[in-house]
This record gives sequence, structure tokens and C-alpha cells, in this order.
Amino acid sequence: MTHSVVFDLARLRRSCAQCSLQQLCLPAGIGQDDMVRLDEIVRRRRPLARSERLFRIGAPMEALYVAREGAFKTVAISDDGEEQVIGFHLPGELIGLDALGSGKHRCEAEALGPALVCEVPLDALEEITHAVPGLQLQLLRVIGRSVGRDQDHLEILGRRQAQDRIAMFLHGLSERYHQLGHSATEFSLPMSREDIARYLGLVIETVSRGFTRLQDEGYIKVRGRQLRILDPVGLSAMAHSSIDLHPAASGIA
Amino acid sequence: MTHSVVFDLARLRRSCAQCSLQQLCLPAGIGQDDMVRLDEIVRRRRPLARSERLFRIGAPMEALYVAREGAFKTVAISDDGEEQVIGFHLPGELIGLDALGSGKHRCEAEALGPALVCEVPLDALEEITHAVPGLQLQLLRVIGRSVGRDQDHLEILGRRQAQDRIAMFLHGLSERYHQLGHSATEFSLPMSREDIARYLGLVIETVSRGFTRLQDEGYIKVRGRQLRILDPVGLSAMAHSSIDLHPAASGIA
DNA sequence: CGTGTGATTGAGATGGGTCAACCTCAGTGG
DNA sequence: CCACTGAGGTTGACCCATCTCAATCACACG
Repeated sequence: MTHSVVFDLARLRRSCAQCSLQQLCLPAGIGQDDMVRLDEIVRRRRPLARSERLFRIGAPMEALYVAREGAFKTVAISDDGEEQVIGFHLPGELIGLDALGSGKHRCEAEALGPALVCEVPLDALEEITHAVPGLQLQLLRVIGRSVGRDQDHLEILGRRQAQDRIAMFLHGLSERYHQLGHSATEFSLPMSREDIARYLGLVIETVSRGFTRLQDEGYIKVRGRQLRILDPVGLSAMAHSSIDLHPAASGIA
Repeated sequence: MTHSVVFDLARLRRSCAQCSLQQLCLPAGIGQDDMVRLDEIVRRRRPLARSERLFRIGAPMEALYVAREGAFKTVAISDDGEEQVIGFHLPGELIGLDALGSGKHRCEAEALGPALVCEVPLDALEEITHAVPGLQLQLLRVIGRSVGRDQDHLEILGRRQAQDRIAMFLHGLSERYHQLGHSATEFSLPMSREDIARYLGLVIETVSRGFTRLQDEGYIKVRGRQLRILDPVGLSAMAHSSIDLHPAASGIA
């Protein structure tokens, strides 16, 4: 996939040193001159359109990707064709670790909207982590954060109440946006209700009802994909303990 | 925690080179003399008893652990005290990655029975991965396998039918035992029903009923923790597609 | 032989899946 | 400018799988 879009490349050829995601990304904590070396091996890909894929299931692992702009999902597909969303990936987050074990991807990675990624070819990574002292540790840290998000996901799916899962999901997203320097209380969901459902192990109707109920109870305001968190403390409380603050929707307005 | 059990240490001081788990563990794929260097930094801990912990939530990350004999579970605890099993760890599998991101553990790791671990101090690991060329890649592979198991777990929890989850769980365990050179069709479950339930996001009664039903349908034979898989193909089919082969337990024997 | 812990089984309640209708809105073309 | 269309989202009614509560069983251990 070598694209000859010269001026596009030029526009994207902003170095790691100038990237707003630097603190979240591999170059964090390495020296100025080392960053130049890293810069040389990182390929910045042209923009991806909605539903374009970084890799498919079974494809050999060629690189690690870092979401730069836009959001991605990784999807596993079972034998009977059921799709399951394994993860959502916001800017600064790693994509492609699913193939580390076997060398073959076991998920598809798909852009949820217009997006940009940085791509670190695997062989080059191997070299440079040896050449640049701090990078190995930083790589492990970034991998560790990814493992942490998987674990958050596990904790969400371990909850048996749909409402809890939805609250935890929104709370987690809010935190992630906050870390990116966005508002923690107002953002737009990059994924469809369907994606959310398949991420949470629920059906779409349950997600929809969950949203409306959280809205009725005053925690949030949703309109389509636009979300405002009205009661961050309450939502957080709901996400952390399994005790539902408004146990029954007893019909009383 | 320096124990002065000299002869115990001596007994355990078998080198990586002689370890039956070598193929699954860090030393896989590195040279003979490099293995000696690794050998020097790997601490082999004295036996752990059932319910002894490797680390607690909030503890700073000090090492990576590899289960050597016996099995472990990692458990997350929510604010209201609910325990959730994040992972089971069989011999050759990594424990402790949960702290990679932040440097603090977010799980407890507990031995499910008498067990042995190898412990790789974090600072020493840092050094040696630079000194030993192949080790960095091997470390990533082992981490990758751990990520893969987390993903298996996510796929299990994404299923909405309890029966599917249980079948997938047993199928996965069977595969893991097989890789260890044990029988894939007959082994004993190292964890309680309670642990299984908390791993699967179910309640203990549902797990119990699920087992009996799988038995009634001829897939397995369970007696306490002793398990025999009678129909590996059928179980596997059930684990991979979401179509239940015996949809209804219609009361007909 | 009692005691306790873990596992199984039963009966009843309920949360969320299923199915179906309807709404919303952006895009398209007349 | 409006009608049509289709995809995504919401809502309602019903029903079943799983949770809850409770009794009983199995078995190891003192």
C-alpha cells in the first residue's frame, strides 16, 4: 500500500516531537535525538475513511499501530458470523497487540470514522528498541495501558446488570477523553449503538433503554451520539459499586 | 521476603535449561549461554500454599511472575467488595502484567492450591533484555499470549448464553492443558465453582446447572473437580458457534 | 459421628432478550 | 421545496434464561 499522495504525506509528516499525543505515545520519556530516530521509522498513513480496515483476521502481524485522530474498533468474529467488539481505540492508544502471541491477527481493526494512524513496522521496532534505551520500557508501559483497558472491559462484562455495564462504559470513555485533553462531561460517541451493544455483551435495545433510563434519572443527556454527563459523581458511583442508586424505574416521573 | 530455607532453595534451583516449561517461557529461543545469564536473575520462590498471594491490589510492581507448578487466579475487587476473577494462570503463563501500565497492581494474585512460581525482578529484566538479543522478542511473545488469553476471556463474556460461556471455558482450559502436555480430555479443575462463576460473570448455581446439563447431554463427565470430556468435537463446536446443539432441555431423557 | 464447606437441586421472581412497530434524520431526486 | 428512502435509534409487549432464595447433598476433617 504505497500511496503517491505527495502533498498529503507532507502535511502529515509532522514529527513525533510535535505530536499532541506525545505524552501518551512511544516517544514519551526518550531524548530529543532518539526521537528523531524513532521519527524515521514511524510511518504516518494517509487518512482512513469510515469502515476502512487496518488489518483483517488471519493477516500476519506487520506493525503496531497508534490511533492518532479518530477512533477505531477491533472486532472478533465467531464461526457463525457473530461480531463481537473487543475494544475501542482512541487517539494515543495502541492497536494490533492481538497478534503478538501468534503473529497472526485474531481481530479486525476498523476506523469508526475519518481517522489517522501511525504505523510502526515490527522489524524496525525490534531494532530501535535495542538502539534506544528508554524505548523498551516505554513500549511496555504503552502495552500495559492497553492490557489495563482490556481489564476494564473484563470488569465491565463481569457485571450482571445491563445498567451497570452501560454506566461503567460511559464513565470509562469519559475518563479516556479527559486524558486526551477533551471535556470529560461532553463529547460525542464515535461508535454506533450496535457497536456499544456488541462491546457490552448486550443487545441494541437494551443499550438504548439503558441510555434513556440514565437520562430519565438525570445522570446524562443523550441526543443521538451527542452525550453530556450531568452527574459525573453519581455516574462514577454507579460505575464503581454494583449498587444501583435508583433501583427500580417504578413509573413515577 | 527472604526465606532461609536453604535445602528447599537447593531443590528448586533447577535451571531454566532443565525446566519443562522452557518452550512456553522466556528462555524459549535464546542461546545456551544467554540462558545462564537469565538463570542468574530469575528467582525461584519457595512453594506457595493455597490462597497465598503473590501481590495485592495497589502494591507497586516489583517483578513479573511465571506460574511454574499449580494454578493461580487474579482477582479484581470492586468498591462494594464484589470479587471478580480476571484470569486463571496455569504453568508457563505470565502473572503480573496488570501493573505494567501504572506500576501499581490492580489485581490480587492468589494460588489456587500448592504452587511454585518463578519471579523475574523488573529492574533486572530491563537490563537483561538489552543484553540478550532474542529475549525482548520472546518477552513480547509471552506477553502477547497473555493478551490473547484476556481476549479469549472477553469473547467468553461477550456470549449471552450461560451454556455457551461454560462450554467455551472448558474448551479453553482443555486446550491449555493439552499445550502443557497433559490430557486434553481428562483433568481436574484447579478452581472452585465459585471462582468459575466469578470468571464467567455468572452465579454459582448457574455454573453448577450448566455442568450437569453438559453431562446429561453427554459432552462431559464431572464429579466434583474431576472432569472428563467425552465429546471434544461437540464441545468445541458448541464453544465456537453460538448455536446450541441441544437447544432445549425438554425433559426427555 | 458431628461439623463445615462446597456443590447440587428446586421453585419462584425478574431482567433482559426477542419481535415488531415506530420515530428521526440525512441524503436523494423529482 | 417537498416526498421518498433507508439506516440508525427508540419504544412497547411478551417470554424465557438466569438470578434469588432455600433446602439438601457430598465429602473431608476433627
